[in-house]
Amino acid sequence: MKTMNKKTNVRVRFAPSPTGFLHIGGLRTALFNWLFARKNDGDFILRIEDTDQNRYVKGSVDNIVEALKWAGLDYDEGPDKAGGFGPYVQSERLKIYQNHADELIKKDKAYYCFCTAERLAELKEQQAAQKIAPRYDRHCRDLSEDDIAKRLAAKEPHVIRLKMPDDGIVIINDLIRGQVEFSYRYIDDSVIIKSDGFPTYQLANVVDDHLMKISHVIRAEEWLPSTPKHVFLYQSFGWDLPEFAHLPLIMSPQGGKLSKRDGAVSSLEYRDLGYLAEALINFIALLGWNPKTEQEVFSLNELVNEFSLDKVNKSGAIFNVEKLNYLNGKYIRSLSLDKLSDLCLAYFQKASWKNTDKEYLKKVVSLVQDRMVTLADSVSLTQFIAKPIDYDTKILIPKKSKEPETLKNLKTCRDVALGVGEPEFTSESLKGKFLKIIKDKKLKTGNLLWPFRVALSGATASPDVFDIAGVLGKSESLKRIDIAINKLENI
RNA sequence: GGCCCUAUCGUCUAAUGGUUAGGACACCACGCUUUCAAUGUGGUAAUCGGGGUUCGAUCCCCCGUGGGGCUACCA
Repeated sequence: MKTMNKKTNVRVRFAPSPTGFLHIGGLRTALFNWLFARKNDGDFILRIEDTDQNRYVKGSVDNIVEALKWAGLDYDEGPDKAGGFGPYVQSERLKIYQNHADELIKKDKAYYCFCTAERLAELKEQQAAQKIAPRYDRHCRDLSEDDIAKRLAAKEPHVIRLKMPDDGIVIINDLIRGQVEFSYRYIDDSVIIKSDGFPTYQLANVVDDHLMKISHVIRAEEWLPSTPKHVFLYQSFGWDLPEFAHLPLIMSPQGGKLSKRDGAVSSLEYRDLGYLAEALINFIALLGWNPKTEQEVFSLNELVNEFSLDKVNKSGAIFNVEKLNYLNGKYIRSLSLDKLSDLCLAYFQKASWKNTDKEYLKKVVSLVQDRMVTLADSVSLTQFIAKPIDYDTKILIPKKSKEPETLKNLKTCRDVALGVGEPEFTSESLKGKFLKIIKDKKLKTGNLLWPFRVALSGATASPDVFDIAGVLGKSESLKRIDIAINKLENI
């Protein structure tokens, strides 16, 4: 695979760390990067930032890859897709970071620090007591070369820290926020190489973005405060800066960054709950971005066509599941019965339905397509089909009717049902027969159909009663009518 | 505490130096209807506060306030 499709120099990346599942916030960041890449005929790269040994969670990478695949966000280069700038997993690039850290030391932009964890903790405590900003006191910033050489030779544990300027300002031109100014004097001498030899995010991210020729760094707003460090690194290496775009955060309904405490925030969990990738993508795209038109429903392709960073908002957006529910229902209603039934099959199997024959499931699903919010609803809304639900006898009687009339009407229902042959026991023909009886006998529609519905569904709210009867079939329908009659007679 | 970002209906958002401040979700009402949905129509609901600039600020500036992020040998 050479660079056959490459038409521009736009290269963006999604760089998650494998510390768990891909959450909604990460998916949104990935989406915006992907949209930007596709819109501009650029490359979208997946890079795994596993520089923290302690937080590594096994299976994370698989989860991330699977979630991106489900969402339809394909990447051009990544851990499992070579592209000439690999490897795409940071733990496989350790030597690169170490060399770059050495270069910074030679250039006097970084220094060895031998401070112990204990001293650092103590320092932090003192600073907290004095109510001053917690930061490194630069204790090792000016050690003599002899001293350093000696301690290094003695294999004394150490880290490498950034030698940040004492003063001056950095101006960041953010594509979403405009100019943002920071004073160097407030910025800490961050660790860039840990004592275990691994780099921190600050170093690895910048080095890789440069080496992988990333043109636009599109990431969440939480990274804005550390951008001055990144700028300092680019400048120290003598590299050109990429463009920066800091996305607004997605927040929980309680306020604050969306977190695990807010229920399902794993992207794949939404899939399992029965949300369609198209709906989820559509929804999160609208969280922080909008096309400046009144269009609300977008396919992935339409999003690509409409997307641009200058239409991205600056303020955070609350993740409100109600609108997602609305969109998901809308997408479900737009699906063909055939396709929808295929998608629902797994849910019926999981619920151990006896009959999962495709044609049968299509009939069952058709009953509830208009009321489904998630795919899982196909099962929960049709429980009563699989097995009769016990109900309070009283609900058989319509509000404007009495017990004797209801009993009489149920018997009428039975007679009508009995008179329909097995093969023509369909929603359509039943409807014709029932409406005719109602007309002939001058019955009140509701008073006949209400108990019929309750008898078949066990509930006062249900899909169309004739559709239910059609799915249930003649014998099961009659069985349920008899149960209802029996209940009323023994009230 | 320090640094930074941010501010239009409950929520997601549109718009403008002069507008009846628009749309969507949610909510309410009505229509359709055998119920519930779906669907259609209508409705309730917002420019955080105080100063400026201006003939006029929701819009521009400043100060507050609210919300959020960062402040690790986490990313």
